[in-house]
This record gives sequence, structure tokens and C-alpha cells, in this order.
Amino acid sequence: MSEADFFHEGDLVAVLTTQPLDRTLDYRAPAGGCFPGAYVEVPLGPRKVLGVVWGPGQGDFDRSRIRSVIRVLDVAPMRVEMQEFLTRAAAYTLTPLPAMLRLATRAPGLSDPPSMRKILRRGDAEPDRMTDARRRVIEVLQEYGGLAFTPRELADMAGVSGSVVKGLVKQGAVREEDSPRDLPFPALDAGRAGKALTEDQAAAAEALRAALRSGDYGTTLLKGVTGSGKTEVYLEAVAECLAMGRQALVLLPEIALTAEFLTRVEARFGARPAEWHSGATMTERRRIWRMVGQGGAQLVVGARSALFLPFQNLGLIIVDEEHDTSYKQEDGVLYSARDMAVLRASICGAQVVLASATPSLESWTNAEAGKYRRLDLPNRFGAAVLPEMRAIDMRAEKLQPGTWISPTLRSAVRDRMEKGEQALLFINRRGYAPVTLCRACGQQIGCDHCDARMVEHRFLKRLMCHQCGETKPMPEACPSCGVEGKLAPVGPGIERLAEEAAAAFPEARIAALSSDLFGSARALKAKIEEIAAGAADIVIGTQLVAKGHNFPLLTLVGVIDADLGLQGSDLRAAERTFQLMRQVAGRAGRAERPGTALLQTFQPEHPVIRAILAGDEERFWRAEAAEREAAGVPPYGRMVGIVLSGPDVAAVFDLGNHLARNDGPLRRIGAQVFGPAPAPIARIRGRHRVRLLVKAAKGAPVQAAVAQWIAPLRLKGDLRLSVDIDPQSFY
DNA sequence: AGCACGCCGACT
DNA sequence: GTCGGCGTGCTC
Repeated sequence: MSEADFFHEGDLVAVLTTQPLDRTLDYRAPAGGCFPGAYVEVPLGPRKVLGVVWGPGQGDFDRSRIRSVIRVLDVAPMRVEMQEFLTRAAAYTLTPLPAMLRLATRAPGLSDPPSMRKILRRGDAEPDRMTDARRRVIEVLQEYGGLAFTPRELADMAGVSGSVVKGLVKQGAVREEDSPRDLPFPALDAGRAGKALTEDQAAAAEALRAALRSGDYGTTLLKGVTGSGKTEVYLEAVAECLAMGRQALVLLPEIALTAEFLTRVEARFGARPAEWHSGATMTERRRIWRMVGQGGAQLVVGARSALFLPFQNLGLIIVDEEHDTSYKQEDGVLYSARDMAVLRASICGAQVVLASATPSLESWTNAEAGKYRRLDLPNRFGAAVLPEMRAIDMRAEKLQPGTWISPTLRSAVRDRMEKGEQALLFINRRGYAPVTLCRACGQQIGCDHCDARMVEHRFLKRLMCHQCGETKPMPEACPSCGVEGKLAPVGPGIERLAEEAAAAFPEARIAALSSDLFGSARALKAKIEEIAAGAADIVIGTQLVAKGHNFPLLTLVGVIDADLGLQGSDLRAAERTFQLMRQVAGRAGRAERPGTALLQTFQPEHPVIRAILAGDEERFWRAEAAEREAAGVPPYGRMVGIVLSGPDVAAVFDLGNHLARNDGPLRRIGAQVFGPAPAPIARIRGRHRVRLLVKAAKGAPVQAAVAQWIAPLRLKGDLRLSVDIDPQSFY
């Protein structure tokens, strides 16, 4: 930072606060001046708030009313790259900049001075009288040599009360010292030898190292199944980054941030990295935030919000399991960690590694288009044994209305149970939103106004399009084949399917697995471990959340509705089905007994189903890509979700209709608006939610148009509006 | 986000 | 008369 950028006392500076104001406010620089990027405390009305000196003051406010910055906080100033990152992330996600700043300052005690704490060492004096308790304290201090303890730690380790320690301090047998509360993280040794790599792994690692040495931005899609050594390969890139003196960040989905993973990192670098996750204590968060900001943390392993830590010299971001949908969703601000990682890296000249066995279609497309480098790791143990995959043609099956397990699948399940093996019944989406289809021809009832399927609305007794909200009465005969009485709502929820399975197999032990059903990821993980050990005959779930778990007894997977997503309602459903097949390939069954997968489908000849059955990955991606391109949906088109919510349904719908009617700014860029329709989660904590979907061409300036579109809104009462750029689900 | 200001209904 | 509901607007 040059001298010219310095603000002297009394100069006007623009300060961005974490308060939801739509602009920066002018203040006078404090005594001693300040640099741009300084974290400051400023007066705002009767309060003191946290802010960042964003640049020179705008000077458009009555000078006599401008107040002074109270003080500059004792933390490393925000770098220009971070300012740019926050600004562009705010613009991309249509989030107010102050909300973005909040994400970047989510550590407690930023405004506290670097605090000191008391630590205890062995003193020179001897206690006047030696007791058992006193002896134990002194023994602990001697045993650990030069180490110092907090009073609490020392008392606990010696098994005495705090007053014993206090007494010793008073007599000088134990000495008190001040020590900074936030210490740098232990240095990581990038020079240690890593695990021996295969030729393929070594080549991939070298490609990543070379990319890092360029010092420029670049993104690499690192594709490899579990067991292909992905982690070893990207840890080599981390080593190179650390050796260059730059910081590295490894992002993991929250559930994958395990002690096991950290142990591997520790084994590679000889010390534990900083761990940033939702369970971290206030003290840990503050230490990480400060140390990342002043270079006292070389490597952070963390959940998505770690992207907003104040790195000073970030050289590498790993996004592990990049396809994981939990990378979207964030309380407060909606952003995709994968996209934000790429944005942050492109601003600060860092490399991104997107690692996955089953990349998202977005990343696959970017690699195909040459925007990302692509590295494929072949399985160390030879080609994965894919399960034997067959389609069950549901048009030929005789099913009772309201049931979903076909006779063919049923007998396959029974067969496994008789052999003492397990079966998984897989539903590739959550919730309960039955789709109406004809059991004679397999055709689904589509909406006349858009391409989405219609869903039965149980209260209205009509069909409703969950994309545009259009309703129509349930027809008697199938509009496609004319057969009467064969139209039925299809689409089980986990609970409904569990009931059906319990009725069909009364003696079976059934485990229903849904992330909604478990309070915590830990409880879910424990349940999965039980199941892997054989505690259930039939497992019903929406995903195989079992990273790193083998299911030796699981030899049958039944996909209840493989058609979901083939007609544009839930884009990721086909991806999830395909990913499940890959996961099953790696983890289910024993070598001598590879699993079987049965896909219930009404469209066995559909190219996507055929690609899944053929087990041909590239063919699947191409078929999926073609479907999406034809439909003009992501990644070949842009979508934006607008969710309106409020306690009064009518008011929420009124607002939705008002928006839908006044769509001038959207039409000007050739975008369409669908809705209002009930949001995927139609009610949360008494608030009704309604969604509008904006669909635009790929290059269209959709953020600007949406911003213009919603700008004139005045949200009355308890109405809320949130914008979801690139939503994950569209049904 | 807070917090004050201000304009309407049920009380001492 | 006044206490208090929360709609509206401001904060450099």
C-alpha cells in the first residue's frame, strides 16, 4: 500500500458497515489516520458498529454532520482483493454488500484488543507447607517441563481445586505470566515426503504443481472415484502451495469434515491445520480469523464459509466433493461455494481444484468447453465393478394405485432377504410432491404453459404446475393415450415407501434414512454405520450418505422412480441416480458378488436411462447435457428463483402476481418469468413461501434485470423476498 | 439492524 | 386524559 493511499486525520473516508444500508457512509479519519481496508469502529446513531474503510469519502453529505471514526481495530486490514471479491460476490448473488461483509467478519471479538490470558509456570520459591494436592500440581508442572498451563488446565490435570493453584501462586511456587490468547498455528512442513504415488497420480500431481507455479488463476476438475487417490494428489498441490509461501484452503461438505480426514492432513504435514466449521467455539473462530489474516495459519480445512476468511496470500482452493449440493444453502446469504471459490481465486491469482468422483454437470461442461483443465485418475484397483443394471419397464408391471414397489422389484428384494443380504430402495428426491402420470402409457401430465410436469394439489383437488402455478382439473382419461381411470399420483416420500415396504415384508427390519429425519449429521452417520454392519434388511433413502463406508451385505439397489428429472422438473435427479450407481459400484456388495441395480422406469428407451444402464459415463453426461441444452436450462441457460414469504398466504401470492405482471425489465432481456407457485418447501415456521422462476439465455444480464425488476417493491408488513441465483431445484 | 418518531385503540 | 401497539424512516 503506497503512502498516497493513506488517509490523514480529518480526511473524509467512505465506510462500509455491517448494517443493512445500501451505501457507504462518510466519516472523518481518526487521529493517527488510517489506510483503506482498515477495520474500524464507527458511531451510527446512538450505537457503535463495525465497518471497513472502503475508500475516499463521497463528500455528498452535510460536512457539519459527519462524525469521526472512533478507532482503528488491531487486526490486519482488508486487502483490495477481498474488497473486490465481496463486491463481485454481492453483485453476482444480488446480496446487499453489508450482508457480504457480515459473512467476512463472522468471528467474535474482532473489536477487542489482542487479549492476553494468564498462564502458569513453575516459580522459584517453595511452598511453606507441602500437601498432597500441592505436590501433584508441582509434579504436573515438572513433568511437562517448559510447558505453561491456564489455571483451569493445571487444576484439572493435577486433580485439585482452583484454590490450591491460587495458594501456590501467592507463595511464588507457581509463577503467573501474560500470553497472547491467539497463537499462530503450528508450522506445516511442506517438505515431508507424501505417500508413494502411482504413475497416474504423480502425473496429475505434477500438472497441479505446474499450474501453481504459474502464479496465475486456473481451475482444474480432478475426477477420480473413491480409492483413486484424489486426496493424496491434491495434498501434493497443497504442499507446493505452502512451499511457495502462499496459503491454502481445503473446502469440504460439512459432513465430510471428519477427524479421519484431519489425521491424514496431519500425517502429510506433521501438524494439524486450522479447522473452520460450524461447531468451532468462539475462541477457535477468533484465533483462526486473526491468524489467517496475519499469516499465522498456512492451511485452513473448513466448511464453505471459510471462503470468506481474510487470507493475505491465498494460492490454492480445493473444493472436495464439488458436486455436493450442501455447497449451496447458507443461512442468510445464498451462494454456491464452488462458484465463489472460482471467483475468489480468479481475483487473487490462485488455483482451484474441483475434486469429485461424479462432477456436477456444470463443471463437466466447463471442462468440455476448455474453461477448466481436466485431470482423470483411473482407479488404482482396476476398473470399478459396476452393478448389473437393468430397467424394470413399469408400463408392463401390475401395480395397485398408490404403491410403487413393482412385483419384479418385490421378488428381487425377497430373494435377497432369503439369502441374508440387504436391499436399498432409493428415491432420488426428497419431500412429497406426487407427479400425475398415466399407468397405461407412462405419459405424465404436463403443463400447457411450460415444460414442467403437473402435481396433484390435494386441497384444491386440481392439478397444479409447480413451475408456473397454472391449475387445471384432473382429467378422466389420459390426454395422451385416451385410456380412462389410469391416471394416478406417483411419487412416494420416504415415509410412504417405508409403510409400503413394511406391509409387503412384515418380517423385515426396515431403516428409513433421510437427512430430514435426523437432527444431526452425527446421528445419521451412526445409523449408517449400524446399517453397514447388518442392522437392517431393507434400507430406504434419498441418498447413500456413506462416504467411506462399505456395505458388504448390500447387494440390491432398487431405484423407485428413475424417470424423475427426465422431463425438466428436478434437474439433478438423473444426476443423483447416476451418482448412486457409481457409489454402489464402489461400496456395495463383495468382490465375488457384485450388486444388482434395478431401475423402475416408464421410459426405458430414453437416452438418459439407456446411458445409465450402459454404465457409460461420458455418454451419460452427453445425454444429460443434450437434454438440458434442448430445454435451455442450466448450464445452457440462466435461472433465478425469487422466494416470497409471509404469514398470510393471500398477501404472498398477491405480491407474486404483482411481480409476474410487471415483468418489463425481464422481457427487455428476453427472459421469461414463471409463477407464482408454491415453493419447494411451501411453509416454514408458519410462513408461506411462494416462488417465481426467471429463465434467461446464457449470456443475458440477468442480475441487473432482476435487480431492476424488484427495486420498486415496497415490502409491507411481514413479507420477505429472497433471490436465489442459479437455484439447485426447479420443481 | 436498532432506535426514535408518530399516529390510532383500550385502559386508570 | 395517557399508555402502548408497531408502521415508517433514518443512521455519515
